[in-house]
Amino acid sequence: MGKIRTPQQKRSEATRERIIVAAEKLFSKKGYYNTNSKEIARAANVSIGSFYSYFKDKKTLFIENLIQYNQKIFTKVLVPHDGKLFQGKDKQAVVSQLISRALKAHEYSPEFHREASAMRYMDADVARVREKEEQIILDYVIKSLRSYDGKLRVTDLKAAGIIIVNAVESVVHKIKIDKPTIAEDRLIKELSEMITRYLFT
Amino acid sequence: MGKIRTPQQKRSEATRERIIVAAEKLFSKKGYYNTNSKEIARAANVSIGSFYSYFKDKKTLFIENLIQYNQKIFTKVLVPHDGKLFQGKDKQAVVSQLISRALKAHEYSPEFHREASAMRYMDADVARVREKEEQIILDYVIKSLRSYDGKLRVTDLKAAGIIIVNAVESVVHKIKIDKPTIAEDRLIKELSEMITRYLFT
DNA sequence: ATTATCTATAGATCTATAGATAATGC
DNA sequence: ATTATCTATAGATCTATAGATAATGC
Repeated sequence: MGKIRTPQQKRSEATRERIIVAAEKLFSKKGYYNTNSKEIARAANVSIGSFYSYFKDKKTLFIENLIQYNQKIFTKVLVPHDGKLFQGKDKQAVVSQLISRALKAHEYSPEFHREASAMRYMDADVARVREKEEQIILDYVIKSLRSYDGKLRVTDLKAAGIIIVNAVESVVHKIKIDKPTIAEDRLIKELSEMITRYLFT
Repeated sequence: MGKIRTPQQKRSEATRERIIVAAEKLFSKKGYYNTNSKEIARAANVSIGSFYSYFKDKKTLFIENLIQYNQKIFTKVLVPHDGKLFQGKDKQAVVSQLISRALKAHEYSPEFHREASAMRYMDADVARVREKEEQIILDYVIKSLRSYDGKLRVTDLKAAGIIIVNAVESVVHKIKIDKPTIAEDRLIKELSEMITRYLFT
């Protein structure tokens, strides 16, 4: 019977990677449910037999895609800024940095982001991966809020963190994925005013 | 060839309706992609042949489900309140009514709402239906904002409308669909403070 | 006579494996 | 010898229709 194999040789590692890359492309372009294993294998220049020797099924592969995607976003959005979500103490700067980080996160691969947004509601395992990721972001935001202690108007920092992360996420999502007809900067301006007035005295 | 039929007799109308009801239940419970036409027919106590004489395919049926769902929400959330989104002139009342309407909309069928949230990212036709619905809500909100003219702190009402509708939607969504561990009233309290501080002087 | 429903099924599609063949590196 | 890859295919599942049978109501 066909157990899942872990690559031992270099070419094998490359094959597995090709499958992952091809899958992410197809999932982004055609959607998870409109993509099948055969198609992924072909796009990766790999036989269907090889596909199933590295991945139990399509879902396992998607989850791996999502985890890798999250890691890349994390690296791209946090690491270049010293591992900090905000820098400086100016209250305007904090809010604008929070928003620009979110915009940056969406720019990496809006199509995969869109598909992941859908999958999170369609599969409990995907939901869990996403939840974990969101918790990490939330912890960063709450920790950052604490450093503004005296200047804050809000007191329930945990609830406040959730509210602002959600507000930012949803507006950035709208801009990058729904592509509304209204100009991006008008939305960003209002979003940042809403958050500033809410958080600070 | 099998053209789609429009019911002429009463029993036929009932059959078509049974299919719609069965489909909504299955889509809500198992998800769109994990439900097939055979299953829907069986749950509706109808043969597969009848299914295809009333619906071109599964997607057409889902779209019909979604349109009916939107209408029900609309009836349930707006009609009982005189067709107005807000009543009274108190600024606190406006915000709390906006939020309670959104909560009510999600309570009708959180499971179908969840599935529709996913489908909106997976299918362009579903996205269009949803967009239209959102535009209607947005127009209501913007119109309502105008009636508070002198008291408003915001000036770009269109952008402001989008921002607050999004903020409310996303937090209510989180509460009703993601079911976070934090208490609902803490989130509602912060959400309503954020919007109040943003909108009013 | 018209409308509605059902049965039976062709054919498309997709998953997942067994077993054969080929490449790698000790 | 071990690891990797490929071919071929069984069998599950799903869509969509043709054509037969049944119910309705003029």
